[in-house]
Amino acid sequence: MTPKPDPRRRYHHGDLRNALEAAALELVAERGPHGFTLAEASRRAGVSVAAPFRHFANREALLAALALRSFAEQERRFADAVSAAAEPVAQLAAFAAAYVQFAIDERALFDMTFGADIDKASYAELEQAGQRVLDVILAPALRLCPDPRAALELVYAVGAVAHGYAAFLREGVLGIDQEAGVRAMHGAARGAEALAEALADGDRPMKL
Amino acid sequence: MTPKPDPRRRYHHGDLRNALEAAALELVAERGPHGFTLAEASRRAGVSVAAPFRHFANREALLAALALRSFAEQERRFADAVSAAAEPVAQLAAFAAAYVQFAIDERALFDMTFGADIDKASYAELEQAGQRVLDVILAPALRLCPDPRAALELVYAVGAVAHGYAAFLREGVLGIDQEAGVRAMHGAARGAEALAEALADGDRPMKL
DNA sequence: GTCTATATGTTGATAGAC
DNA sequence: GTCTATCAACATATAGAC
Repeated sequence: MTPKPDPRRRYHHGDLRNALEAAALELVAERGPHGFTLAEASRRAGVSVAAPFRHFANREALLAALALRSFAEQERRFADAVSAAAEPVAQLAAFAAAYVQFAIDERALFDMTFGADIDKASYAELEQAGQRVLDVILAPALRLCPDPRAALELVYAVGAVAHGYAAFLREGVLGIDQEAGVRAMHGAARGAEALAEALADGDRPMKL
Repeated sequence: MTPKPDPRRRYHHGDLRNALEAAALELVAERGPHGFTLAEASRRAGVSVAAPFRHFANREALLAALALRSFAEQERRFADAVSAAAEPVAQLAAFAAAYVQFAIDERALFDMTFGADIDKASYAELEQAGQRVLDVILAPALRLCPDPRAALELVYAVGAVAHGYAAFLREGVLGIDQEAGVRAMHGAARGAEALAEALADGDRPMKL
């Protein structure tokens, strides 16, 4: 399908920036969050090791771009999950399941936001993107806990169980087959439900 | 803290193996699970880069030794936590709190068992040590859920929330001050309680 | 925009002296 | 058991040609 790049005209890439990001993701998927190197990504994109510097200031800038992509994808997925359910408890459960599903479907992107030690402070857009993700989950929590602090605690609790399952899955603690993934998704959703019900405010008008 | 190595007699270390492990832990604590290099650890131990190979077959062997240490410490702490409570729900909550506390007190050791990508299959003792840790937590879960499969699912759920809080704490998601640690410990304990109660025997089993 | 070439640094690991 | 010396491999990044 893809013809081997003729070494005499490997330049003229068209969209090297994207090709580099794709190669970097590939690397992270294969070798973990620290398996990425500019040199190897360049090789896979079929360009010299100097080429990337026209598109990214440095190695970290490429990582930051990927992390941004990851947050955007998370926001999209979690918003979908939340809007697919009606009740706040179910919405939080759907988020937890979506979190695990994201870790399964897009392991490399998932790794970008956690394991990769990118200096978040240097990239304000990253913090903002992370905040937008948080806001998506905060909305249903606020319906359960009108007190903003309690709502945030609920989000952390639900997020913790979701992240825990995702991390276990990633590390193979639960097994490495597909069924382990399904179990983890259900476990996270069920755990989120239990936490939401236990931590919810007493005077919710809606019946749980 | 570390006694300054007298350059006149940097050799004759007495216990270089231990000194190297300590230096490696220091590195992991400072730079994360991938910040460890044999070269830098050697430097900090005050020996040449060739010296470690008398004590460890290679870089990974040193990492494995640390991971083993981590599991041993976890087993000790979790066993203490479990035996300090009487009721199974309280025991699981105590475990969750101890898990977060371990991540706080011994961040480097904590990192060894997760982020560090050490090939577990190559070190059978590691798998066994991990199993012993699991057994400690499985005991109270079995009192709540006589069915072994349900008990294991409960352990995973409780472990997930504990690990999630620990990971959030490590990443600074919850804030980086001491109080964030306390909040995380309480959150994990409370979450473990809620999960234990929700998943305990009488309730419907988790659907798979 | 991409290349070649290079500077400069790092690592893991080995050979052989003492 | 530790040293010195050395290796190959690999990294990030820059300069200047095309």
